[in-house]
Amino acid sequence: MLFDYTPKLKYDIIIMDRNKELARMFDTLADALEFLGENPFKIRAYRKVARFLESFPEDIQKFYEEHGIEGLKSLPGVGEKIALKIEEYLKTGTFQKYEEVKSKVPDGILELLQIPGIGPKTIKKAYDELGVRNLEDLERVIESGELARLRGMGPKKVENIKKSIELYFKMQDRIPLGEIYPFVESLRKWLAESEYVEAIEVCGSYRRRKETVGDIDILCISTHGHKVIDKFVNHPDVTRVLAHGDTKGSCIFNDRIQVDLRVVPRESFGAALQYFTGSKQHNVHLRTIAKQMGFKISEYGVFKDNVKVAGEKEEEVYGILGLDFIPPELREDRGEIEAAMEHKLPRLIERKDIKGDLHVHSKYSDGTATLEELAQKAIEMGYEYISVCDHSRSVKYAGGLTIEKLREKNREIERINEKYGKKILLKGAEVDILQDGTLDYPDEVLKELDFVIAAIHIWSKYEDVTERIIKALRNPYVHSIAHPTGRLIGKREPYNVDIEKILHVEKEEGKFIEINANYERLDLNDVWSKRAKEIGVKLTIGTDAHQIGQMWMIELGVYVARRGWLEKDNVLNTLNSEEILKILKNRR
DNA sequence: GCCGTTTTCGGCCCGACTGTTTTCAGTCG
Repeated sequence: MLFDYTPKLKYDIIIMDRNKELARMFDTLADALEFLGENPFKIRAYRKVARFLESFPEDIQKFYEEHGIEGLKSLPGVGEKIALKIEEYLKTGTFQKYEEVKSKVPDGILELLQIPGIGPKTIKKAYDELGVRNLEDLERVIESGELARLRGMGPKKVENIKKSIELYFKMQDRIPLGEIYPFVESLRKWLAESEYVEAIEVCGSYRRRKETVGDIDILCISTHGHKVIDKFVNHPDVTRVLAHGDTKGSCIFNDRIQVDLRVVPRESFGAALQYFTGSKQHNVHLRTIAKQMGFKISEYGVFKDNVKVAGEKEEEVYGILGLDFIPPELREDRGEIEAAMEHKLPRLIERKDIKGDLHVHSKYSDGTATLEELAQKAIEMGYEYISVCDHSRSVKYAGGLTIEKLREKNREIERINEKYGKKILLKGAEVDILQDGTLDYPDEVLKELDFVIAAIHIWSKYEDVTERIIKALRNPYVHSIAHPTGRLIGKREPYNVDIEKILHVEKEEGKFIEINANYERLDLNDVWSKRAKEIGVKLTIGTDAHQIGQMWMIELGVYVARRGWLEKDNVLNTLNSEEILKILKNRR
């Protein structure tokens, strides 16, 4: 096994977020209409607004209260009809069209539509001709052979549908980027060993550094496509081959992750790279613009009057349309195309800009590394400093430090810094925000620290923690807030917290907010990070590493920052040791 | 259902692979 996989039970999550719930309703509406055979462009319009809502950082309810129905109509992809539907939802909790269409399609059918490999046409046929209304029915007609006898069906198709169903239950969730990273890098190397591969690049959401990936797209240059694809489908971890052609192969690895490999000639590599990196929304937008300008973009190049005018380099694809090169992390159709047109893209922060890790645990609390080991790791990684933020005294389960223990640790930090002749370790703490919003150490103790990051670790399910966090931010000794929403990707929803409100208090108090770079957290996420930048709040990036071996995840934090349009100046720990210490001191 | 530097109507990205076909439909990304 290249990575561990524990099957997860399907469960319904409580959706507190109106934007997400509304997005889900539009998606369901689109699914249902697809089944009913409605105009595909109308369906696309619903999906488009669903994608928009998912990444819209403002609460749609508040937006509506402030800007009214005209405001809604100004949003991309929202016209008269959809604006009315949103308004109706905000007032009543649902909208008529949704209820009406949903009532025409059995819930079991809606679930079947989620299974990749079985589309609306097939499901409709099975429904009309065999009365299939849910998964159970479908499995029954597969076994009885009835499905295979339908026109257009056959034994192979049915076999594939059967396998798709099996796989659907194994591949429920997207995989966190940080979890799949080592696997993808090893696969990339393994493929690159082939004498027929001239160049190779991983594309898709992986290249865009999205927080989770659904599948992996790999692109390579070769003049012997079938040889490369042959090698690929014969990888020892392949458990199912979905496609095996001359330019495209598609496999499931370890019954868990789909990997698609495409082979293109050198002269098309840039265009293919652009195309397979996506996102879908970005590409549709880009192609629409190209078309208006008289170009046609495909994965083979950019064409004008059937003459190829660009394609070998990705930069050319954007360049020929008059756009600046758009870094993959920005390609979500969140305004990057317009910005590239006006030459106003941000100059994104890079990994090398990071001068230190601001959130690392040591053996003093629940980490495994000694302070000496952390200091050495800092040097190995080229850092100027690491802020050692162990837990505070109330967090008993994580070995929270008593005041005496904290002071003992501070003395050891001083000894180590003296030995290295510089402040390589900062005296830090991840201080708990208690139930009443006060902090877990008194001010006179916090005063002795270089960097204080406050965090919530204990909360009750329906509690709104916003005021607790705001109270903590008002404390003059707090610098930043750790993992501000508390979400764990795919495992735990955020706690009930109003980040927009918190960001405004942050701005007022001149405080910072964390991008926690742990692969399960990535918290703040990209969308909120972008919002922080807009409001004018700087961010701190920390790995929350509990072992030395987790400190590489700072990369993941940088990816979130890049996806959030952040520049070097938006992140505190791009400053050198002297600058950062001065600022941390002055913020009190 | 949205949208406008061709447009308030008529477009809406484009191609590979598979399985069933004998010229194409379905699905995916």
